[in-house]
Amino acid sequence: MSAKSLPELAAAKQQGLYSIGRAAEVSGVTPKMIRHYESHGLIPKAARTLGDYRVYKESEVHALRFIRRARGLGFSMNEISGLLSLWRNQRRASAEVKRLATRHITELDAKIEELRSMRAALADLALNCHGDDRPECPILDDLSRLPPVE
Amino acid sequence: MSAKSLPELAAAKQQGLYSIGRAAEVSGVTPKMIRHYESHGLIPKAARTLGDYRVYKESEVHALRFIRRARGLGFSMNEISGLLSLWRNQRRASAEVKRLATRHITELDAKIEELRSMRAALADLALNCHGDDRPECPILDDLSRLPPVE
DNA sequence: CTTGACCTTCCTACAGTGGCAAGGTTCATC
DNA sequence: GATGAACCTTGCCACTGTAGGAAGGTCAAG
Repeated sequence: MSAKSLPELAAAKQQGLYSIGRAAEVSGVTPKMIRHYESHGLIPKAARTLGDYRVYKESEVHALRFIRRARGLGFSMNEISGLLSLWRNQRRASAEVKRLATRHITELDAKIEELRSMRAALADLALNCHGDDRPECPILDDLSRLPPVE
Repeated sequence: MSAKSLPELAAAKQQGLYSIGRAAEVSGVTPKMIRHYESHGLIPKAARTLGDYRVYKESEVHALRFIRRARGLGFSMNEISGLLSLWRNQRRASAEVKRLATRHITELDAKIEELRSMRAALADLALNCHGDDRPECPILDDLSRLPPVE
């Protein structure tokens, strides 16, 4: 739209506000992902300068850090939505948070188990594979075997 | 295109050929995924009837089963591409197969470790959460904590 | 006023899987 | 030979999460 040449961001900086780049730096969430989270409603739409640049308050940067940490624990964006609203709700019951966390732990356990059984099956096959220049290979044999009669 | 009313699929069936639906049934790969794999070059383009229906030979169904089993072991489409060409190559060296498998095992181990450390961190937090109707919650406290000085 | 860093939006891609829609084909049955 | 059910076709959208690039606008400083 219409351009504007006021030193807005500089002024913003004076007031403790962040551009998307600086918010990214201090939160550890890339500008790319910040926009992504915004477009998916995980965080509210950021305020804009007249030049249409996003500006963030300290509290919003704080939320970004929260998201980053939650992602580090493997929470999905949906789960993080829930965590964020509990976080912002001073009247939450910690039981709700715990329920979300416990459910996530169960999911993690399921994934771990799945990967472990894959790993075990494959390690077993690899163990029996000569791994030389001959073509015979129990790994390929297994992959091409007919599934057991179910 | 131009229509055709010959009982082609019926004739094909007599010859041991499969429509995509029947190939899906016996291979355990959905029609959707069969088309997906074809469009991504994992399997060659299927032959077509005059009515433009895909037809599969027994050997192609066999390859689909191979893919399904490989996916069950967590191989990516790319890795499966490699496995398939080794499978089809009678002069392969089993060492190559083993290398692919070993690399995949390493990847699985890394993922398992990642999930396990998430799980451990979260379980720890959950342990200290009262899980009652009060708002205090060490889980949220941890998520909103500033990262340790790096 | 120019320059370079930074910002904007929009599109692409990856890996997989699933769903729906609008339309064509096959084939058995009236 | 028309009808209808079952199946097929392509194409687009959704989900989850991350990343890259292009084309262009903005800002601050020299």
